[in-house]
Amino acid sequence: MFILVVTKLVSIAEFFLFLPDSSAPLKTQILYQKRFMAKDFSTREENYSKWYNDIVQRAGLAENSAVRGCMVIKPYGYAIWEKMQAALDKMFKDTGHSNAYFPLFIPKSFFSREADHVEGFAKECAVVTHYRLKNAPDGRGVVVDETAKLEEELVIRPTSETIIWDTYRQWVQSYRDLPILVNQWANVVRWEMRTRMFLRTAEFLWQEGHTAHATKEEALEETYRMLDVYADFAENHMAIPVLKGIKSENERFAGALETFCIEALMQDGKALQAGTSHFLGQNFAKAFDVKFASKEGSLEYVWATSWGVSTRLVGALIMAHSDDNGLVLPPKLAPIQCVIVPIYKSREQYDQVCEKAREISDRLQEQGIRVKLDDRDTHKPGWKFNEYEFKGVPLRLVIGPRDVEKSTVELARRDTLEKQVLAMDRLTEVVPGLLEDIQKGLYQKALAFREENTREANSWEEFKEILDEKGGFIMAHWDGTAETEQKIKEETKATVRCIPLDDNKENGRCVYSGKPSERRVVFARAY
RNA sequence: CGGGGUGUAGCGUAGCCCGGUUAGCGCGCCUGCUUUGGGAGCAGGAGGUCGCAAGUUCGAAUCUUGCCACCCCGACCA
Repeated sequence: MFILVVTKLVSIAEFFLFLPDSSAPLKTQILYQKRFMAKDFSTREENYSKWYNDIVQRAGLAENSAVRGCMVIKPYGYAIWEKMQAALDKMFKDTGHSNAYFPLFIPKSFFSREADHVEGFAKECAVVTHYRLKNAPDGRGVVVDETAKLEEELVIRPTSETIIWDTYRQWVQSYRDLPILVNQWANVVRWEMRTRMFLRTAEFLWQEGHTAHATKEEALEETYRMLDVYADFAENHMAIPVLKGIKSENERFAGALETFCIEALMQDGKALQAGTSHFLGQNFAKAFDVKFASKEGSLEYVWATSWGVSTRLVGALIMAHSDDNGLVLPPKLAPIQCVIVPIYKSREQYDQVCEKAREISDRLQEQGIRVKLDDRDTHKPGWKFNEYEFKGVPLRLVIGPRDVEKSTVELARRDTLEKQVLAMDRLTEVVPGLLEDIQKGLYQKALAFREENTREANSWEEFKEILDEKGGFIMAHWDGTAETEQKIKEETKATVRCIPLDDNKENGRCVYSGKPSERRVVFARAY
């Protein structure tokens, strides 16, 4: 059943065609490349989760660590995260936010202030109970010093609402102190039972924005604004189309009045929550007693939001674009946008070719393109081709003695695996446009895939059939109750991913209970 | 925390049932020569507390017991 789904998906992916190159006609014809399957590397069809793990490891993104559930993010994987951080950080600053940093440790008592919040996180908290080790009595290693017990235990933050709101109490007295628009880049710990690289690890990196406002309207506006920032980032930087929506009660953040989200569809037909923005109402203000004197002189509770995205986005990036030849990265987030591989036989040829390659590299760098000239003599060209293909580098330039002679260069794009030869002096003109084409092409391909895999279900039978045979997003009527969602989840493992933020009202009957419904919502099996 | 599985060189593995040479192979690594436009070839070489601990035995990677670690499937989750 699973294999059928993936076969379908692959064929859709293959169906997608090369987008027209807007960056002017190419001098030479396009050479199609015969592909052979990467050896000892799984395909999506064979085993999707093994394929995913192979990419993470072989592309040098991350590896398992000595600590169960925690990964080591390797330089190449971290470089992708840094690209994400840079783009998001700018968007946060542009919308008026500032960065700050709050403690990793949270006094245990803080958690119990907000009932839903404790309830939601209690089961996955790591707790610090002691602050000292001592030599083991038997002389072998060290043990916890039982005399060094903390008076109040410290929870390692699974999220920072509590410590931040405890702090905001000190910061807010008057309406003049509002709004507070703060973000922090941090690590958090959620003690998960089952983990997967980037998608769910016990410790992960993220950003969490925490804002305080004088009015409900302003806080809601902020919640929507940041949801839009996330959707913008996902679509324009990650090249992943997302649905914006509201979470059902079951999926809502612990302590929020309303959780908004962006949902993306992965190549295996499963949904992935890529970002959340929460309207917290006055819940945390009341729990931490954060009040301000209004213009009119009355004491009011502050209105709050919080919003975040995590290193999980790296997982989304992998699963949205990559193929059976390895990682595929959108140019905007690729640490290396263009790699140059020299070809040579003799020492003289090496010098000659590399000199030319350096010239090209410099010119492209001047245009702001992230170029890497791999002039290592320790690896062969063919090896390098496969290496960079596997790492998802969007463009590859190959330059050899024949090119130097004719002033040409071979250009290969990672997304379509097409090669072309063109005149060297046209590179600076062609490359930037090609990178844009790749960026757009990846988005269009992902969008086409999502559209192909979004289906309406009008009966329970149809619902189950789509889920089992095709996967993807299912648009169906739902009676809006937590009980129905729970039952659907138990029977099919599918959940309400979101109630879309569009106005597509349509009267109908709940696909499960038959009760009246005003609109279709998005169901899917999810990561 | 339940159910199943696996631990042998950096990685992947054979050998284990049926105890008995120097624990074999592939990839990777090192040296040299020839190579270099899609994962090079040949020759030589290095690398192992066989997960840990006890036991059975003349003898244990192999049999027994206990422990540990990891993976997969469930419950939980960004």
